[in-house]
Amino acid sequence: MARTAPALPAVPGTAGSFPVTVDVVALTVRGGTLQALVVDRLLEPFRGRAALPGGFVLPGETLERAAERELAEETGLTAPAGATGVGPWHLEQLRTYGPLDRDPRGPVLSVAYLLLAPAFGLPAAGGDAAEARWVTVGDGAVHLAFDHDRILADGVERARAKIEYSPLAAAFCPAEFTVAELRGVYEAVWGTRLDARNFHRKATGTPGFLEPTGRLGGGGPGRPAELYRLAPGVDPTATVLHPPLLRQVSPDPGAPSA
Amino acid sequence: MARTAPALPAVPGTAGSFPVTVDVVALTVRGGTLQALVVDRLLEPFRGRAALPGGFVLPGETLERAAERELAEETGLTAPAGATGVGPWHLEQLRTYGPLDRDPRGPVLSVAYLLLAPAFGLPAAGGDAAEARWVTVGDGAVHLAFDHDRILADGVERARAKIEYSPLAAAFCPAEFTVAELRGVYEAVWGTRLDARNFHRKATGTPGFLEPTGRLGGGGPGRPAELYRLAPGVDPTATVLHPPLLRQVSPDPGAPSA
DNA sequence: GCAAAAGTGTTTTAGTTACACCCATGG
DNA sequence: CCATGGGTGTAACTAAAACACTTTTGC
Repeated sequence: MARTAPALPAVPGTAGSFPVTVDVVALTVRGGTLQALVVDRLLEPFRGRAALPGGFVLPGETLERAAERELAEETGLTAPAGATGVGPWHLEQLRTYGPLDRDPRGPVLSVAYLLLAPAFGLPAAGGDAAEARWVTVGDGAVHLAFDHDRILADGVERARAKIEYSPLAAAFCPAEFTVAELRGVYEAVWGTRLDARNFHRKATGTPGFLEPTGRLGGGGPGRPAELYRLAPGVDPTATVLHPPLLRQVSPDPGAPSA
Repeated sequence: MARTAPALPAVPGTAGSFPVTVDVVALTVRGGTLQALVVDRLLEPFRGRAALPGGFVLPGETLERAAERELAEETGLTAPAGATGVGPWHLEQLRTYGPLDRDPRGPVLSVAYLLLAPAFGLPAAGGDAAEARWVTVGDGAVHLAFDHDRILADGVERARAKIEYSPLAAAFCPAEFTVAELRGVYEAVWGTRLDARNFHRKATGTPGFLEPTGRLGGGGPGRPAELYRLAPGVDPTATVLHPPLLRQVSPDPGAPSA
């Protein structure tokens, strides 16, 4: 709803006050590629253009709460029931942009958030946005409103860096997943190909990362894979993988690149 | 000047607008320890308490510009003449805090910045602050106003992480420095002891990090050390050290800890 | 000469890469 | 029984940690 709000330009009321928005870089992995959630704007400015979901922060709410609210309003995405911050839904602050030269209406501050989530069912449009949809990252086809191209690039770069030394790649997976699924996340986010056998050893051998459930999954061809979940009590922000899962550049010319 | 500004509490004017401040975590290395710059507040709230330098963002200025202005006003610290962002002065955005439950006057957003700088001459007080001074990080003696303890901790953690894979440790050194000075920075920031010989090899052998000046420095005892500068054209934010200078924990019981 | 710090060489150890090989399932 | 993917073993390679040793200064 919020994108209707302030009558810009200029500083409303007191000096030192600014309109503040939140924008969300929501990433997921679908079909082997990294995808970002965008909405089509129904209002000026940039009416009809794609943009990151977001909107003005309301009085009395935290920034994180505002990010979740705008995401839910504009795309229908909500945190899964048991999400205690550990599982398949990770929201963290990215950085703050503005207030100058980013909104034609005047100085606006935007606090960007980064969401890593599994490929949920297709989101529903609502609020100030029509047709929320996933777009593939890095194919050059997206040109977003405001400075959202840059915010998206920053979010993607953050995700690429973070899965290297934190267990956050699991945030792209459902609660229980196979090692191959997890490897697919790394390959999609980094745009590289990883050796399945070495990856398996590294991922399962890293303390504080994966915990076997004992059950098997996968109905495809080949031997069924064991199901894992994130190790219990893992704070994905604080835990550090030792040694890190380094990006290994393989001589695969067909691998998708950034 | 700015900390006088808005008549809080409540939302001034339009919904979606908030008073916005910048706060600066300014770190340096002096006497073998990591130190942070704090000021004593002259005004309520938290009058007389130590706090990070900072204040309200003014209309028409960028966040970074506001951070530099408040730093100069309250502490006298300014970027050195030739600082193109490469050398001994690195300012980057840390994260944004608020707007709830952090200022007794009401909801205020604070965008924190992190400054890494060499041990400049002692700063001069001014503006809304009396007696700017350096305090040692991690000795538990500092209890700052607002949520500045947490902001300081976040800044220190960012600095510790960043010098591992970026050339930013050089931001703590003068334009030309010895390998031992650089090692002293790592030891102070990480609170560990590093093997001087292995560190020398790693630092000088890392491509895109150090460049020898050909001249010698240091008048102390022992063999004079070669002077180095940062490799030319280095963007400290973008450059990645490969391999990273990992924190090596040595069994030195006398090493200072965080 | 002696202490102290700079800088180099070498051994040991650990982690990564590449790949051979076996396992378990569907068709 | 064959294709397909899951998972283990292992040798070659590479980087890091530990430390002996030489260099160059001040006193």
